[in-house]
Amino acid sequence: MGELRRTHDCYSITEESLESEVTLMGWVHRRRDHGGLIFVDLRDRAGITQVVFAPEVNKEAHEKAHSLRSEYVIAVRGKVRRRPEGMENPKIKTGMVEVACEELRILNTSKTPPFPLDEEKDVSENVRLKYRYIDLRRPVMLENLRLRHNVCQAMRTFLSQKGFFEIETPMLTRSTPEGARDYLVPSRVNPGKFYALPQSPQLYKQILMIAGMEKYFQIVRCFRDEDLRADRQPEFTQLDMEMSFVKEDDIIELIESLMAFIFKQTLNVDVSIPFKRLTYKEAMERFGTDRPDMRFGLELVDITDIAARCGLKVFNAVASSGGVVKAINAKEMADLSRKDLDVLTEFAQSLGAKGLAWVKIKEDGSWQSPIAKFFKDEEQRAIMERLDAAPGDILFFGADQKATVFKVLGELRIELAKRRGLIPEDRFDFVWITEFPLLEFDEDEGRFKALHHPFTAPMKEDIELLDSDPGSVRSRAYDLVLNGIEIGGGSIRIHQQGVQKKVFKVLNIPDEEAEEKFGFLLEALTYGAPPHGGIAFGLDRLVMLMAGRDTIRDVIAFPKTQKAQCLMARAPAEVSMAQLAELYLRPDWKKAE
RNA sequence: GGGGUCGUAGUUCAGUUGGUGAGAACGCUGGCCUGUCACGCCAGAGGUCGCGAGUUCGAGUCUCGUCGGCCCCGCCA
Repeated sequence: MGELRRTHDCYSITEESLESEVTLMGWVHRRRDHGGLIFVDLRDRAGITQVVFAPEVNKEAHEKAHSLRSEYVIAVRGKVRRRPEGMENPKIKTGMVEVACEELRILNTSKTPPFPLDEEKDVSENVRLKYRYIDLRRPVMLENLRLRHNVCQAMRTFLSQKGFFEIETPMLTRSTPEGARDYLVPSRVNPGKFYALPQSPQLYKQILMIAGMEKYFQIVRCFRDEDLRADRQPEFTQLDMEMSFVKEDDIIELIESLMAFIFKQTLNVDVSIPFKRLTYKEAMERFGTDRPDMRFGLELVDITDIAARCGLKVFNAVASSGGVVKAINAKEMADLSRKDLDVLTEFAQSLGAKGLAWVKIKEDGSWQSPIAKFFKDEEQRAIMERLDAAPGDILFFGADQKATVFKVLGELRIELAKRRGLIPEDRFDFVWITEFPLLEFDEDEGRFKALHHPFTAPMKEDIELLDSDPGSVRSRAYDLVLNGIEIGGGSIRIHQQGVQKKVFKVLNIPDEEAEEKFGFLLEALTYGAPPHGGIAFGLDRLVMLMAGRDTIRDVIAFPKTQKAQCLMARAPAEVSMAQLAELYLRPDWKKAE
């Protein structure tokens, strides 16, 4: 760089800098070589500034500029001047001015990048991930990471101001039963023993409450060795929080202010608080899911009672065997073609439905449907009234066990909304889901498992049901859902050893195992554990939604592929025998047949 | 573990029922060009059609296997 020192970035060169000498450093975004006159769009993290190389300003710099290529790293010293009349570029912020180069230094050359980074053009993700350092230079990716930084910054500002301590918890911890598969780390000094990377700092943050920290948060990496999705990575980041002496509403209100603060600070968006609230039961009944997208209607309506007395045997059978019949009124969608309906039927079947019954409402209010003949006039009227059906509407029916109907109609609801463009893109619709079941029955294992985690407190009024009817016990858990995606979840925790032991018992975790795995928590609960509760947010998902992206990979600097590999660093990788031996690991592994 | 989809030049893609030397755009290289900003004009280079078998007189195209990207189900307290 010689004696050159950077004085400005490529965003701050404006008319205020006219006539002053500046030094810029950055990458050659594009070169337009006119022979006698050369233009270079110089790009840095902040923006783009046009640099002009003219022989009358500096002959040497002009000559050297012929050799510039895309992504060369250069330093440019020169004077800021107004562009000639009519030559302004209104598309960029610095478009009124340019820098006339008096000295050019090539700080580094570059091979031709493997893909263009100037446009929004879609490049396959494997190439982008292999050359992630180039991908991240693209302004859109840079902005995603900038937003992520700003969101973290807002979280820290807000929580510090509210009296929270940011406290780190261990990355090398112990494997716990329940929950996701752990990533294991062998211990060299303890042959045959393994650490686990944390799935969340759950136990540590509860211990911190018992330790009297009162208000804790951490922006922390978590690990789960499960298959990937667009919104799931094996390592992800969460905003983890815990507070003592609180109830549900304390946490909910705090989080609403936090979200409002984050959105205002980073996007200048006003989100309206308080957020809507739905109980788990209501969410399932009306939307078929515990993470409903509230940006559109198409709600599920129960018609089991009418279905029970109609002439359609499939409906009767479902109604009399404990199942449900529900319907969606797709307003003004009766123009769906036979082919559309076939596709939707296949869609429903792929989710476990046996079929997909539909009814088109004709101009005169009569039914056009393969199942019309099984319904008396009175039954048709009753259904139409309940669904608020009018000519031009089409009704879809789901009849099966509850879980299937919820899933099928819940997904159908989203599919219909997508097809018809009913989902407003620019809205942020939050909703709290409360009163989750504490437990759910695992058919495979033949026992109850915790829906959230085994430290979630049951609702007081349901505690005695723990013995008689565990499946109906509601918990003091709450999830925050944004635009149909779960972005956070938490609960009031159990702070009494007796209750915790009882829950372990219902979960069929033997005393010895509870003692072995969670003994330190059970013991800590006996030394003055305050009532406490908390919540954790998926930072990646939140930023993804705020950035309007479809995958969290776009807001993570170095994400992994669906095979859980890093294409750039090529991880995971084989290790030497010596390394394995040092860890007392046998290298003769084989994939189980 | 399962279903779907994709893989052809550096990139994004086209390539018909299997049939002449595998194409386009952008990018790249060289030349010309003093007001461009997706600069323009001229010329040129660039391919293991992901990989491996098979069918066939003949395979980018068909079959099987395999590797990889993406989407989904299962899984994800």
